[in-house]
Amino acid sequence: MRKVPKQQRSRQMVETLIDATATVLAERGLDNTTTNHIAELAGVSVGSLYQYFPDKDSLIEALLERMVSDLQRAFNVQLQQHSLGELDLENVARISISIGLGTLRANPLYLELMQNWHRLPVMTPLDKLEQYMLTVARLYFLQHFQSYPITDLQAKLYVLINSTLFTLARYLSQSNTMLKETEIVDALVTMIRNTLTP
Amino acid sequence: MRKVPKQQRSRQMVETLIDATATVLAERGLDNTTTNHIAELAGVSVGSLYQYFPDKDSLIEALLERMVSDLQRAFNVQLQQHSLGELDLENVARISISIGLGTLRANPLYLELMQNWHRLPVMTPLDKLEQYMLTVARLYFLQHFQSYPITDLQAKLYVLINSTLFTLARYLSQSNTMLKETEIVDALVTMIRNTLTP
Amino acid sequence: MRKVPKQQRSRQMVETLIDATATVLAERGLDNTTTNHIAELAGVSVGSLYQYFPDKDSLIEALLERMVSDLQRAFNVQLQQHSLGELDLENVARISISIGLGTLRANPLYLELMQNWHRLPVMTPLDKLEQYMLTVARLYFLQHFQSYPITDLQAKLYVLINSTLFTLARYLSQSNTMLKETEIVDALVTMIRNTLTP
Amino acid sequence: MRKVPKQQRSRQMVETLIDATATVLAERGLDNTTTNHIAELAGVSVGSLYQYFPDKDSLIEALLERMVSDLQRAFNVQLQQHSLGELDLENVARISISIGLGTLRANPLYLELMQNWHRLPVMTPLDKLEQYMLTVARLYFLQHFQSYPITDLQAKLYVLINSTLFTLARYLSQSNTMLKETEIVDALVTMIRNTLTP
DNA sequence: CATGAATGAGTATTCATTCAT
DNA sequence: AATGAATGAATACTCATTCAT
Repeated sequence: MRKVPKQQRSRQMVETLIDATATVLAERGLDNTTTNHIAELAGVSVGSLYQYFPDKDSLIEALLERMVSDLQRAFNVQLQQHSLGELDLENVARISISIGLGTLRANPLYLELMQNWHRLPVMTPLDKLEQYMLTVARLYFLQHFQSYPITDLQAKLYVLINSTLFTLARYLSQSNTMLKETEIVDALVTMIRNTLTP
Repeated sequence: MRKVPKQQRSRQMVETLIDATATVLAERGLDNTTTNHIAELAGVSVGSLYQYFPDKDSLIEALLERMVSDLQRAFNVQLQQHSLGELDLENVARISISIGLGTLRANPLYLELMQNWHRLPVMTPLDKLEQYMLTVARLYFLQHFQSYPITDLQAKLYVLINSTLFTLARYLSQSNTMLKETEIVDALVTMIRNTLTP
Repeated sequence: MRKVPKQQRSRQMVETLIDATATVLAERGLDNTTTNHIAELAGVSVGSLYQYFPDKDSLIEALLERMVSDLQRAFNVQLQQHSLGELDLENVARISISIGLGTLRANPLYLELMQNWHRLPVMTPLDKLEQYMLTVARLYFLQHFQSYPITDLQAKLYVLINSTLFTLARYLSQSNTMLKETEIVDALVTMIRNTLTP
Repeated sequence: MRKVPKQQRSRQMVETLIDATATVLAERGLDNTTTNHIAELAGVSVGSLYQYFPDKDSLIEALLERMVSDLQRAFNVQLQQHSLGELDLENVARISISIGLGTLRANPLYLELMQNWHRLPVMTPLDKLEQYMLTVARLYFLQHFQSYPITDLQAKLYVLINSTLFTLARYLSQSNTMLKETEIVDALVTMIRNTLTP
């Protein structure tokens, strides 16, 4: 019965450690997240932590990967619920923003990560998210506007995705804004719609 | 006739220290910027540094203020050269982006600051920049489109300014992009123009 | 008219500086008393301070000397009011303790100094106080008990003076004592009376 | 069979660190006692020091606890050797003072601590010592004078213990006294005896 | 594999004193 | 004489990583 026990235990350990990283990061912020805290919360020794992850950065990298997967899953679920194909651009934008905003707000962790993107060990996760959204968007555009200039689209999506994410992140971290959320969302929706409308 | 010598020396010292802060920050990054390094580069003792600035944060704050002033000056110069009033929205956007891009590229420091905005001691500088641009923009809109919905404008400008700045910052910190600069700029210009066009 | 101006100004400055030292010491405690604070409060430059006092310690020394003079004056006044000669030992003790307690309580400064006696630049002030009290006491004993063994007296007074002062100082710096002040005072009075009674 | 090794090593380390603290404190004084010096003398890294003690104060607190234990042990041994019950008040006082004096003189450290009592992180050790002596004294009085007013006793003992300790501390830190030790001791003994004798 | 004790470079800030002006 | 700008050594505490057990 000792078939995949090591593999499984290993996988299990990795997950536990990433969970712990997420929790510590959300609770204490990137600056106060130490490998010792993570190991402690995970219920293992630091030594073990370093058996599964070569260094602190790789731990965070793993967390990022998982976060991106989660987000993708969330988008997929939501968009299919709304049967993407039948929505117009404005509604797609609105729903996407809603998902993003909801996710960022629900997980303080994600906000913390967004705010620290440039200090993160790797960009790839964010890149992946962009790639994913690019794919989704391309699909959508293929369905709705057969002949959309593709390079143009790539650049626009790059700009819009980053714009939306960072603006939301900044907005959420400002406590004292005079702008209401609906105003921000409306402005973002308008921005996305008007930028992409051929 | 030893007039203003102290005032001058004081001003001089303050400037020297801010310069040093800028250099150290650009060379070593916010995380590795220490007061000792700054003092050393400035050619003074740490003690002196603390005679002019109560703490590290205030040093960075001063630098931020200066950065905002610089940007404002750059904008003013450029926009007057082009006689703002006679430009259409697209060209205003293009010129603004050009200024921003140029400034960020010329001063690695500014990029570093943009990337660390959320860890900076004060938000006010970025807020100030927003305020300034809002004022300029309002003026422009007053001239060109008499009856522009003002709240709408405020939200849109908030979104656009943050979008543009952060997107540029992110773009500049990515070494391996497949997107060319002109594509990004074009996308940004389109975004701004289409979002603001009534 | 420029007769003694320098002498006077000098004296004046010295007094001002000692005053400032006293105030700063009382307000911030010995540990947080800096020469710069003293100079600032005195309204002069640090440089001037160092023209009148070679170092920080000598400033405190001067303050101590003055404190001892003050205490001596207070004792003299009080004891003469009560016409020392007619009091019995118990009342002398009670009055002395009352004076000491009152002085310590009225001047947080004195308490601070008592607590830090061993870190003070010189012992001499406390020694002087002892000498003074010894003289007074000897006088009293000469009047009341013609043939009191003198060496004995010296040692006893040394012990009693230190005992009383330090015990009061410790008592005053303890916030959470279960002993009432009258109990302490009574115990001290008993101690002094019983120790000295031939 | 690697039993208790960690426990032992841990205990060992704690002891070593307290020893080092004692030595550094005795040699350099409280003001110049730094965690780095302590760690260096203990032959470990500062990091290790902070693994066993949360901060500098707790290190000193531990040392105080140990000092109090030592003193209590010394008292117990001595008093039992002399079969406390059979001694009269004078001899109890004399022996107690002898123990205190011997301990203070043998450990320059204790003198340093006595002199700095008010700057110590905790009063509790000194309080504990008082409590202990109070207990011993009460026991003694119960045996010898059945009906001694207890509150009275508490105040008197508070006064006498502090008086004796501080007077001894002061005497020991004065190099240039004209009083011989026997004179001081005799005076203290008289003071204690006469104060407590019903 | 797991442990967790040990490492030690690194950092913001203070303050008595000096000395050029 | 007066100024006050400049000095710089000194100090408590953290944390990613290692490695002997």
